[in-house]
Amino acid sequence: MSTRKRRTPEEAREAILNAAEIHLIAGGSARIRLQEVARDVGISHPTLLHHIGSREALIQAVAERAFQSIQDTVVNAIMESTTQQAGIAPIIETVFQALRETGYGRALAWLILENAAQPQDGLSLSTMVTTAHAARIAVCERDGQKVPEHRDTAFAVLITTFSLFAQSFAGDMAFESAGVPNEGKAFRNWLADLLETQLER
Amino acid sequence: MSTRKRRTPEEAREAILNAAEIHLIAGGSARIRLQEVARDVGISHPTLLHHIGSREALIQAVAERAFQSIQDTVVNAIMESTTQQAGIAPIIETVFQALRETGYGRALAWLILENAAQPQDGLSLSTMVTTAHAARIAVCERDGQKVPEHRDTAFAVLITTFSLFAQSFAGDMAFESAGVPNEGKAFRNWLADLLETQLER
DNA sequence: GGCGCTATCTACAGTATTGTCCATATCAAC
DNA sequence: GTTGATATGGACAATACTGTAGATAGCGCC
Repeated sequence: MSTRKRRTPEEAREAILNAAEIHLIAGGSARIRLQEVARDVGISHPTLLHHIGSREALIQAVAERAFQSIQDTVVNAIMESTTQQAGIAPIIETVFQALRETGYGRALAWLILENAAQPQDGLSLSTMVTTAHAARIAVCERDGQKVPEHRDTAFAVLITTFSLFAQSFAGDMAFESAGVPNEGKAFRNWLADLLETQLER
Repeated sequence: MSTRKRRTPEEAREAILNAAEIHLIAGGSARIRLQEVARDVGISHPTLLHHIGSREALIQAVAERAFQSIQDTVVNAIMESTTQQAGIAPIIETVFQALRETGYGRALAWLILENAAQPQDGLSLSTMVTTAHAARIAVCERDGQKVPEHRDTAFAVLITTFSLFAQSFAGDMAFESAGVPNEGKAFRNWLADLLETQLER
């Protein structure tokens, strides 16, 4: 047979992690099967093991890469929206899409439940808090208002994180259960308004 | 051997579901092992199968019971706090404890990710929305304010749900990542204040 | 006490999954 | 073209888990 396709270790590793990530998002690390991942890539599972080492190493690698992707994607989304100076709503919308469309919201939920996530993984919320708080202080000083508490900004970031995170994987169910199906985007706009009025106080 | 302990089918089923629920909360339905559950109960796994039928039936039963428990616990928590007329904060605190201490927040997260949850399961948010909206209307009419939109109340219930739900299993990580560890209770009080000022508008 | 029902257990079959061994194919270097 | 390094896969070992079969023991009922 001349149907063997020889890849570089980097190519193979990349393809394997890409395939494994799909399974991670769909069913968590518990449902990652070496044979399935290998089949998706188009290789045999001994070849997968040759490149990755073990199932545990695969899960570790795909989790680490997922954390990095989440952080990169979200930070990038925030950066892009922030430079446009268009308020909170676009930032919220972009971050939500980053969590939802890519499946990284689900992936993060799986990893947190599996205790595979550490506080320094995922999104480092403290940098977001610091950035947001600096912006608030600038606005307040310009308008001559008193400087807000740091903790207040942290809580605003947290309620946003919780809302977007939960909505990214439980949103459809929640909105339907609440009797307001397909109002996800309206909710996010409502959340942005809430934050703006709250943060101005 | 005279060490066999004969149970009624109801006792056995109850004990089995109790043990399985612990595994569900800890690792999701994927990590429910018949042998482990049986060992926890103090029976052999064929005995477990005799009572439950199959692994699939066990997962189905424990999921259904968990949904019912979640609903009962949360509804009960809301009822108890509501009758005391002490504002939103106690309700939020009680519901959060109902999700956190029992592990039902984690269980719900697992089941949602596993697509085992339907909108009519879990908490039926629409009844909460209806109840909350009726209360709001009463307050507004008494004070001569204009009646708030129903959707506004729904969104308030949803942001509360998202925040408490996410905090119940991802809270420790999130608060630490944000640089405000151990401020969960303060956050919930802040959330209650936010809702009260928001709902009065 | 004897009997029937069934909850219970031991042993085992069947299947799925991970990991190993070793031969083979592929490609770069010379 | 030859050679060396290694990516690849088929076959197999080892383990874990679900489900089945048949025997046994506990308990209510007569």
